[in-house]
Amino acid sequence: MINRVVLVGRLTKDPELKYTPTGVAVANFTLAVNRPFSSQDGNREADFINCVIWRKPAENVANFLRKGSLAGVEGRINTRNYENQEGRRVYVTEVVADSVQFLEPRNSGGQQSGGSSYGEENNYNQNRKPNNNQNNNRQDDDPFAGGSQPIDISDDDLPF
Amino acid sequence: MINRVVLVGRLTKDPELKYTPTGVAVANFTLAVNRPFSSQDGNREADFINCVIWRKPAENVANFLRKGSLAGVEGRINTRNYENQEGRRVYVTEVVADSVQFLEPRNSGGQQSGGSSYGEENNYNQNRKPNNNQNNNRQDDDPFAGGSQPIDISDDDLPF
Amino acid sequence: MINRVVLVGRLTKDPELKYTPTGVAVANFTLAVNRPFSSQDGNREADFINCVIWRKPAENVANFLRKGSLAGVEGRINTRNYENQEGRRVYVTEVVADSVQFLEPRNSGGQQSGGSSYGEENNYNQNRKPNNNQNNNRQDDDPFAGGSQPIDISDDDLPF
Amino acid sequence: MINRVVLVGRLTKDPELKYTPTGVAVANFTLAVNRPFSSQDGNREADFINCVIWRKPAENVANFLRKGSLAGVEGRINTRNYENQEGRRVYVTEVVADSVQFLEPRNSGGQQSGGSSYGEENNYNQNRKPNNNQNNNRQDDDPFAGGSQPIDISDDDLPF
DNA sequence: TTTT
DNA sequence: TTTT
Repeated sequence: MINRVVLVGRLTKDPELKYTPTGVAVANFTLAVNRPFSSQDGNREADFINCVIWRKPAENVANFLRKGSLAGVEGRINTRNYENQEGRRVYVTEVVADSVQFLEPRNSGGQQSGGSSYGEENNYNQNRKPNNNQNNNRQDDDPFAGGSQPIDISDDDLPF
Repeated sequence: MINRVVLVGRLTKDPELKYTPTGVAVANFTLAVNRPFSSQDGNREADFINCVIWRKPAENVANFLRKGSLAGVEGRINTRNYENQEGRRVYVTEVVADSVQFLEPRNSGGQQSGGSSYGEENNYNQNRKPNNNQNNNRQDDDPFAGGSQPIDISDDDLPF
Repeated sequence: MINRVVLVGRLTKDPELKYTPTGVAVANFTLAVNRPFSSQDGNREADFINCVIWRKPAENVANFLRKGSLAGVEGRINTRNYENQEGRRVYVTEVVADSVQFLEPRNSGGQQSGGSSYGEENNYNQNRKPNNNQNNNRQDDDPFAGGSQPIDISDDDLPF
Repeated sequence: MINRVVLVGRLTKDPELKYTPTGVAVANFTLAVNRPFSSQDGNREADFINCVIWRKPAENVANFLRKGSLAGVEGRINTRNYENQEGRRVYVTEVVADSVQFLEPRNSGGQQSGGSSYGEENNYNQNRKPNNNQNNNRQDDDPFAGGSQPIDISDDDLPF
């Protein structure tokens, strides 16, 4: 039983960070991955793949990725289903990421034109927990501090 | 832009083989991939991943895999959407396989109890094209002929 | 920075289990992965890929895999180099496995004809530590106990 | 039998492009992939993974990648061996790429300081064939023409 | 023989 | 130094 996914693509929107009632961080984002071939009508298309990441790396994703950011994802395909408000069963297929790689140099990536993506009217970190982590894990507070290489925001620590 | 998936799991049902109006074979099947961890209520769960494969390998899948067969899949995640009969947009995420590996020795795999899966009342190959292929491609007519190793039913030939 | 490998193949020999001076288990094995195409002289060939796995899963590999066993590996490519006895630098490329999947039903896999592979004259577990694990990890003592599905012998616990 | 590799890293040197006696292009390059963890002595290390790519994409690699370029690779692990001049058998493990992704915006990637990497005194394309391709394949002559997304320089065409 |  |  093997279930392994590797993706490189761009975020279609700023990631959404939430916390479970017990305080576990979870971030959702969608990766647009351009197809390497054209459709019969001749234009290039993309797959839009929903991704989820938990715990500390979720906070890193929310802090360092924006709409348009180029990112790499390693994870597995997760399927689940639930009953919606009309009593209909909805089937969901998404990628649960183990780690996310930020593949752009700082101040370079994505659509941040006008800087609006970083504006305080932004809602991507609405219910953010105060960032009082003592940082004894693999990630730096500022993953850009260490040089100009892409950043590994993976994290296997259990912060809760 | 990278989009790569590798799965090993078991078919939840016999594969479904169809042909497009222009005669292109396409097979659909769902792979159950057991998760390597248990849910909070303590039982092992699985992901049920819809897969599609086209052309000659689709016919091989229909011929050599059954409900319960252990199979390996290499492919990419494909997303698409369509409007259903109620006018609602339905979003689909599935794996488009480049190749499928049959990971069981002949006469060993899956649920073939009573042999019913191979019975002629079976509908898995209902609208089969006559198998008049001259077979100058990488797959043997009988992939089991060559020994007892797992069978590669991948195919990059363009039969149409 | 992404480095991900997925392999399914057969062990060319019984795995070799060793322990570091500090008592950490490490198993080495080679996976023969048949190529999906033939060479110009018409015969099928294989890649022989050296794999390493650490800690508890190393012991599981030594216990449950044999020459000829069909196994799945997830891991990363590791490169290292050392100076050999003639003072020459030797470059090594191998796969460090995060997890290994046993893809054969019990009593079915590999070449165990004559049962010799399990005999006490075997040397695959020569310097085995006594198996006094209290087993509070994800793997059962008997991974076959749970049914007939392939076994996940991955392990993220830190046993030391 | 599955053998799948996905890498994202930086070229340690300009790629080397050669042609076989029958005129088939082949490029070699090494990818440095930084490890997501530190060694016991506290510094970050990398794996240096030798890669090979054939035919048209080999020419694209030679044209668009340089020392320091960030690239994604999909492929398989290949093992081979040969006898060296001292009559000793040498074992080689490398990645044969199906496709390579250029992950940097134009005029941004790698070490091209002084533009010297593109200078005509460069030797990375010494025995280049004249680039008289009629280009009816998936790649544009100028992969940068189509916008600012990463470039897929994969190619399954058989140019010979 | 290594990249940022 | 290779598996089925």
